[in-house]
Amino acid sequence: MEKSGDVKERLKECGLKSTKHRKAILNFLFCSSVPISAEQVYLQMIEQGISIDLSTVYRTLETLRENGLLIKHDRLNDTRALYEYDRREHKHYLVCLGCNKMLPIKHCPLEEYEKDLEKATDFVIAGHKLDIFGYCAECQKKGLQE
Amino acid sequence: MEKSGDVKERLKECGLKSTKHRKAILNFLFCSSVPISAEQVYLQMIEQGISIDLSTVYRTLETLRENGLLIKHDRLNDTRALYEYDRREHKHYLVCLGCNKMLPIKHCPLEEYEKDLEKATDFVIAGHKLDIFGYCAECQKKGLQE
DNA sequence: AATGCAAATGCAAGTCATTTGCATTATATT
DNA sequence: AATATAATGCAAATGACTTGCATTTGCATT
Repeated sequence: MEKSGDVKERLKECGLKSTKHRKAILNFLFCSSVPISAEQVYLQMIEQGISIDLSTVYRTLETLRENGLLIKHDRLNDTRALYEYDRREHKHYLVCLGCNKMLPIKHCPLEEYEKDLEKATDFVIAGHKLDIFGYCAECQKKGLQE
Repeated sequence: MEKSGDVKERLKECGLKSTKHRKAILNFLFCSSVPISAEQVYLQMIEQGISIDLSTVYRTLETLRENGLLIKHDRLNDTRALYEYDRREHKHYLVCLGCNKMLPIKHCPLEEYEKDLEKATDFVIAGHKLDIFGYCAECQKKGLQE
């Protein structure tokens, strides 16, 4: 696992001041394998005994995103955005319709397709977003899959 | 093009009262080949000389969606949702990053992939959503593709 | 270690798309 | 036409997020 020293280093590389809030938030997201909401980040900070305002959480997440340290997911069926440490990998997500949890998938079945599509349309293609919906094992147990 | 009589019929099939607002909104969306925002629907009604409240537009769109007559798209990079007449076709979208316009694409490159994925994970897969981002011809002209 | 200044933070108030409570009106059935 | 039920308008509420501004903090410099 990345040491908090590395988190500090990444902040410095971006010309960002290395504050306890930023270090704690970036480190928390680094350690999570799934995307997290602003409120969950906020609650985690409180849990860790770090006093912080929710607006600071939002500002910090946005700053980190602007600097390419995080990916922001604007979700469907859920009005809240989720944030994830950017490991610089192209990936897609399995999204649970029961609890909105997102599970990254590394394989991308669309690389060729995208090129074909660009040839067939007048769009300049910049990228794509694929979410696959379903119900995770937990929500299946809870009977939420109707 | 579908006659307004058919729109009325579709409302009746759903057990919905066939009001002038619903007929006008459903008909407008039926005639559009691209998804439309609530506000655009509202403005169009005013344009047509139909007096309606914005909240009624939202309620109507939601009712029509609940009854399977419309598809709602919760967009990314834009906080507004877009609505589209549901022609019961599985499709994907080319989404313009300049003006947020959505262009439907009928071909789906993912049918096989989805089955494979279900075998490989503990998710029950219900469907997927693929958006392909880029810049439409118009926005390319405007130089918005940076 | 003390200083100074830009950047970061807390707090309260503001946005913006969308939703809701309730009184009124329209639709479809009797 | 009368009635029951659903739809609508209006105003206020919601919820996620953003912003203005006064205060505090990180950190380069003295």
